[in-house]
Amino acid sequence: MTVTIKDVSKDAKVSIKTVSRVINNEANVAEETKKKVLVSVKKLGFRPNKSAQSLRSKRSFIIALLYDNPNKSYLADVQSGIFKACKLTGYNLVIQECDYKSPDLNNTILEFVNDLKIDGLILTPPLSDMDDFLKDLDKNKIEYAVIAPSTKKAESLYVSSNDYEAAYKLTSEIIKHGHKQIGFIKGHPKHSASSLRFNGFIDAIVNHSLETNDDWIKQGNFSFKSGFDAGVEIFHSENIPSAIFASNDSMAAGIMKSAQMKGLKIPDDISIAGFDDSPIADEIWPALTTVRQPVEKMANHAAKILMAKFNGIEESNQSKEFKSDLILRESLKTL
Amino acid sequence: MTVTIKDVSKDAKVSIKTVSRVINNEANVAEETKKKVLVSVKKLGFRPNKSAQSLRSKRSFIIALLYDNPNKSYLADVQSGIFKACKLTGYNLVIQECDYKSPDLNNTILEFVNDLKIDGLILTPPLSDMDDFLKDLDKNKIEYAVIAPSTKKAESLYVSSNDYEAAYKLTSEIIKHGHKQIGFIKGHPKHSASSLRFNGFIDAIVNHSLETNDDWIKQGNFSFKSGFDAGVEIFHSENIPSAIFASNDSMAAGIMKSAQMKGLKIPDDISIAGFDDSPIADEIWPALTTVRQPVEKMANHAAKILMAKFNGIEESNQSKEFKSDLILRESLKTL
DNA sequence: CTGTTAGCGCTTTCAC
DNA sequence: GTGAAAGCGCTAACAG
Repeated sequence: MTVTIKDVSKDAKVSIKTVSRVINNEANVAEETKKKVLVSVKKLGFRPNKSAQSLRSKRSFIIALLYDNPNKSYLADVQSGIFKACKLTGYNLVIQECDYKSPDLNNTILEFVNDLKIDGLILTPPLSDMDDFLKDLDKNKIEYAVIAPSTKKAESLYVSSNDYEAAYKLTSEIIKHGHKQIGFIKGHPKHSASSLRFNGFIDAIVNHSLETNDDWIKQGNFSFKSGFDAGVEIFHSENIPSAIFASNDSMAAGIMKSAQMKGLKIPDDISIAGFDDSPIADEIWPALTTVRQPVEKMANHAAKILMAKFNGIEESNQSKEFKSDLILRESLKTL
Repeated sequence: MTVTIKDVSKDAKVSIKTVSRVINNEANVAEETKKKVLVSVKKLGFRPNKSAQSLRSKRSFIIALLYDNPNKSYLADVQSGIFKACKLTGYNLVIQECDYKSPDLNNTILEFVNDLKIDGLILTPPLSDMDDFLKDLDKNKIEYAVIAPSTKKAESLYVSSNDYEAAYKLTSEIIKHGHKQIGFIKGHPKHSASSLRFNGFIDAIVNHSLETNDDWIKQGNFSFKSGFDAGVEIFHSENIPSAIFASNDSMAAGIMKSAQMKGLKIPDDISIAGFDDSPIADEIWPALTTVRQPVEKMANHAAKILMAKFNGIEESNQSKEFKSDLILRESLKTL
C-alpha cells in the first residue's frame, strides 16, 4: 500500500540506511549506488514519511510565521514571500497569530514549537522587538529570523528596510517640489519604524535649512482615523502647511478625507505623501505619493536565510537591509 | 528530559495504554483512573509527541488553508477565522498557495496532504468550484470544507453568503434613494459570486419596473483598473446613469477615480456603490456604500464543521449560508 | 563507502 | 475496565 524505505532498499538491493542517506543528501554514498536508489525511489513513488522522520530526528521541515494583528496587506505580502521560499526547499508553513501583550505568549510559543517540532520561526513587528521573548527563544535553542527589528543584532538573522533613508529621501523630494512648510504625522509609538521615519523627516528638514512647526506635527497610530483626526486639527487653524507627510498610507488617506471635507483640493491646495504603497495608495484619488518597501522580497529572504541556517549552509549574504523605492503620484504637486 | 507517556504511566501506576486512552478521551476508563492519570500528566507537564501520534495514527491535528491569489484583505479575514477555530481545538494551521490553473494542482495537493497527514482542507474560491479537484479529494478520502462554492452540494461541507439577496437588496436600496438609471460593473467571469451579484441586480431592476441600459453594464474583473476603464467608457457618453453599482469595492474605487477625473462630483453628480466592505471602502472619500459579508465568521464556521466532522461530531448546524449587511455611506445620495 | 541494530513515543491489536 | 506486546517508518550510533 504505502511505499516505505524498506521497499526501496529491497528494490535497489541496498540497506535501508543507504536509502536514508540518499534521501537526506548525506555524504558517503557512491554515485553509482545513489543513482540506483533514486531510480527505485522514482519507480516506486516513494515519499519519506514525515512523521517518522520527525519522530526520529526531531525536526519537522515546518517553519512558522508569527504575527500579531498586522496590516492585512502587509501580512499577505510577508506570507507570500515566506511561502515561496518554502516551496523551493520543500518546507511547509504554519501560521500562528499571537497576542504580543499576552503574559503567556512565551509559553504558548515554546509549546507550539516543541509540539510540532517547528524548525524555525519568522517574526514580524512588533514581535521582532520583544527582547524578552527573543531571549527565551535563544535559551531554548529555537532558530528564528526577524523582520524589521529596531535594533539589528549581528548575531541574529534579520531583514530590515531603510525607513530612515526612505523618509529622508521622500522629505527631500517634497522639498525639491518647492514645499517649505511641511507637516508630519507620526506612526504608532510602539512601532520601531515610527521613530525612524520621523527622524528621516526631521533630518531632511534641518539639512535643507527649513523649519518645522509643532502645530503641523501630530501623533498618529497608523490608523485611518488617527490620520483623519490629525488632519482635522491641522486644517482647523488658518496657518496650514503646503504639504503633509504621513507615516503610512492609511493615515495619509485620513488626511486626504479631512482635507477634502474642508473643501481643500489635493494637490492644488495641499500636497499629501504617505508610506508603504499599500493597495489604497493607488486606488484613491488623487493617487498617493509614497514609499514602497519590498516586503515580499524581505520576507522571502528572511525565510531563505533561516532555512539555510538550520541546514548548515552559512551563506555570505545573511541578514540584510532592503532599499525602498519612492513612488511619485498625483498627490504631490510642484509649487 | 522530555516527558513521555511511559513516565506518566509509571507515575500514575497504570499501563501506557490507559494513559493513551485518557489523553485521547477514549471510553472505557474508570473516572478514578482517569483522574489519577490527569494528575500525573499535569504534575509532569506531559505533552503528547505529535510526531509519534501522527506516525501511528496517521493524523496530524493539522488542517490546511488552500487559496489561489485572493484579495489580500479577504485572505487575512479567512485566515483569521480559521486560525481562531484551530486555537479552540488545539489544531494547527498550514497554509498552501495554489495555482488553480496548474496541471499538477491535484497531485501537488494530494502529496502535500499525504506527506503531512493533513486532517482536512479549507478551500477558497476559485478552488471551491473546481469539481475535478474536489472529486479527486473525495476519491482519496480527504476531508474538506469549501467557502463560497457556486453550487452547494448537500453531501459536502460548505459555507456561503447570500450574494444574490445582498445585491438585490443593495439595488433596491439604490432605487429607494430615487435612482432610476443605474449602471452595473460585473466581476470576474470565473468567479461564481459575479453572476450571483449580477442576477440580484437585474432582478431588482426588473421587479421595480425599471430598465437597464447596455451602455451602463460593463464587464470588469474585480480589479481597480477594470473599474476605472469601465467608468471611463460610461462617462465618455453624454447619457450617464445617476448611480453605478460595482461588483466589488476596488472596481467602485476605480469608477470613483474616473468620475472625479471627469469633474463629476460624488455623490452629487453620480452615486456609487460597491461590494465587500474592504478596507478601502471606508478610507476613500466619499466613503463607499457597500455590502459587508461576515468573511471571518464564515471561515471560522467552515473550520469548525470540518474539525467536528473528522472528530466524529455530526453537528446539526452544518453547512450554512451567512447573511450580509448593507453598509450605507456617503457615496450614495437620495435624488 | 555500506550495513546492522536499536529505538524515537505513541497507538493498535488482542488478551484478560 | 485494563494491560502486554508489536510495530508505525525512519535515523542515530556504531561497526566494518
